[in-house]
Amino acid sequence: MTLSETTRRTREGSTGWLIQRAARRFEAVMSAALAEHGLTMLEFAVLMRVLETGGQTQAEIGAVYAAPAWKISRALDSLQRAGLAERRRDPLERRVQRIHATAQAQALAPALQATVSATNATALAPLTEAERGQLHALLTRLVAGG
Amino acid sequence: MTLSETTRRTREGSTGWLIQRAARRFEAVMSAALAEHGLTMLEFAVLMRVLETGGQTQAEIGAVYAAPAWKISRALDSLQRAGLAERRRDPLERRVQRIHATAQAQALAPALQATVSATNATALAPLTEAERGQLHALLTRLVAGG
DNA sequence: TATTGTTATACTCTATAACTATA
DNA sequence: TATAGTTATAGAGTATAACAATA
Repeated sequence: MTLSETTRRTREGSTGWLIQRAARRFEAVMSAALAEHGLTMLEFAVLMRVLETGGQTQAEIGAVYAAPAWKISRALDSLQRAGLAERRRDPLERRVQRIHATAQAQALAPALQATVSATNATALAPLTEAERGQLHALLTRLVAGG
Repeated sequence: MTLSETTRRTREGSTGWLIQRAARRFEAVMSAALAEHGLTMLEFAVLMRVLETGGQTQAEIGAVYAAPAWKISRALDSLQRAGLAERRRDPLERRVQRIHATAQAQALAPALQATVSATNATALAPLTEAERGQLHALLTRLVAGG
């Protein structure tokens, strides 16, 4: 076995575990950062989605994050309690609830985005700007393709 | 804001989530593959470690994977039941147990590694060989540096 | 009868700490 | 008293499915 082959085999056996370690670390710091705003990562993701595209149904939002319906329910309960989102029954199809962000959510958005951006920057700090771009591109292809 | 700036900011806001998605997907396929051999991911990792470096204490093994002592205990219970690892009391320091792989484990190792290698290859299939190397290098630096 | 969303239940994971044996 | 490892217990997180309302 050549050296490069050995390198390749070793790598194949551990890249997945590296992804996991990176993910766990990211989750820890991002959860902590968002907790200061009283949000979980899912709640933040849902809120951003709602700010960007209001009027979606809960099923539609859940599909984006591959989250089960009850998690979206719970996340929205929390966001609603915090005055950040509201559910409005669709008058034509009264089974669905269409979700909208409140003015309070729009006021909070910049601060949230700043927090997330700063946390992300910290988490990715070991890499140069060019490398961050590479990593993002590689992960995008990996996730999209699998 | 320039286009590249917009790209950068969007990216910063989502690379971490991409890592998480990739990690979750990897965990799902790898867990399923190892389950066919009756192993969890931690059990497999511990077993590989023990095959490579026998005679370590449980605390030492736990440190490698940032796993709490009781998880190593449980993993070793399972490996021992399967006849793959054994605990031997250190005669000079009878509090510690030094872990060794059995002959059965050594016989099983090639098949396990083949499974993991194949699963990894499948999981990373959307990327070219060169890209896989890049991803591995980037993640290594990311995990080591943070 | 099927679908949207909610609630309840049971199950798995994890963390914490109590515990045993040894030093 | 401190350490290596184990076991027990409680809490969080998750999945499953029962449920209500609407179609």
